[in-house]
Amino acid sequence: MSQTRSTRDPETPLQEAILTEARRLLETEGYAALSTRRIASAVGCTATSIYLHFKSKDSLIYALIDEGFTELNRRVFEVSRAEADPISALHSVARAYVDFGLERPEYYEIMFMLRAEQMERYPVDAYRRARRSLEVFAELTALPTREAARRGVTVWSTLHGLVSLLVAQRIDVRLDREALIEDTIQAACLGAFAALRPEQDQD
Amino acid sequence: MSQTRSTRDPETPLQEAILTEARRLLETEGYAALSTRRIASAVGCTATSIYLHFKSKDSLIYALIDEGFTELNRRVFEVSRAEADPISALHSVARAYVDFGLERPEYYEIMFMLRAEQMERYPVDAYRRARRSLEVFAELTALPTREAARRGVTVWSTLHGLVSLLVAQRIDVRLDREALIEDTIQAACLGAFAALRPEQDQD
DNA sequence: GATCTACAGTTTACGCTGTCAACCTGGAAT
DNA sequence: ATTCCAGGTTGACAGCGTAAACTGTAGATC
Repeated sequence: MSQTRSTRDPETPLQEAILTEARRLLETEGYAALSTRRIASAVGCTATSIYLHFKSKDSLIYALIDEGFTELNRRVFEVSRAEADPISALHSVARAYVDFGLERPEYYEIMFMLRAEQMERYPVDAYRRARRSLEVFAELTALPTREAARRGVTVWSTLHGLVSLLVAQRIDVRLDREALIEDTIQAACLGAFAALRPEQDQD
Repeated sequence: MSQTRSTRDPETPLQEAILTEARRLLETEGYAALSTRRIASAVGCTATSIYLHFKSKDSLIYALIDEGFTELNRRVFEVSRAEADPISALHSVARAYVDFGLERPEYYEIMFMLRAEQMERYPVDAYRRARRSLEVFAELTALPTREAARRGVTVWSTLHGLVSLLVAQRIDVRLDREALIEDTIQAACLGAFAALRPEQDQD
């Protein structure tokens, strides 16, 4: 189906216009402002016409999520290729991840902060492919595969925690923001290579 | 005003009933299912009657958020008092935090995962008071005040990242969940006491 | 005892939301 | 020339938060 489209699909002019306006609304007014009627009135069609091009409002949002992942992946792979040793590579990748989240909070929100009820129809393996860059965290730990996967998620958790708390404005504004970010990235990198369990890795 | 109430306020029977039903709906069907009309029909009044007891739907949710913080605080302070040395205390507190999030995901969602537009009328200092237990992370680091505050947030970020990704079902189900949780808590504790910056702490 | 007042609830309504069913319309294929 | 159909429209449904106006009733005041 063309509903959960990648950005490469052929597009009718109206479909393109709907997507463009949805993107604009997301970026300027946020996810909460995204409504089929607002999009429709901006592009000059009726709300129901959107359903000729997208299966549902959700699948329209999935298209935006795909776009977000395309950019996140681009940023992450760019810096991960540029660095030779794994420690500074992880640091750069972490920085790229955090910067993406803070520079594009509305994309970050729909990609990582929406609850699962709304996400359930997003095909699981498409999602896995889309977020390919998150596996870089695991790859850089230089651990055996299974532990690496877990350790990658631990690193990701730290960065996601930071970004999502900042995006949701849950962090005391009196803190030095840049210092907090740098500290947290350091902690994430530290955790990536440390021995977390006493010798034996029961796995 | 009694809108952003604490659980100790005197309550009319209807107010009590509204709150009870809201709690029930939140716990059984989640935040998305919370609607004034559903609450009203369950307690046998009209939707507009709710506004005689709560300033808005948001302030009703704030009452539930308060309840969530009351429980989180209780759990955290309980275990933080029980442990003598700071390292195992931090570990226990981290565990308590994660357990709370996973056992009460719907509370966790409204407390920490809602975007700020909906939260803006929540009084800032009431919120600070409510989440008092989060400062335990900072206190246990045994760092000078300002660095401690940042470090506390870093620890919190790691735990929040883990919980929110689990709650939002963003983590590959093939991973060993319990091992992931233990690893991440270990990493958070490690980061709490580590020297993250080369000697000088520019602050 | 009659009247005024305050409260607690209701009815009605407004403007939103996503989405479905039915209808229309212009152009290509038969 | 007729049929078919993709791509649009209109109208509707069921839901949402909430504001305004109304109603009934209990208590205090004259």
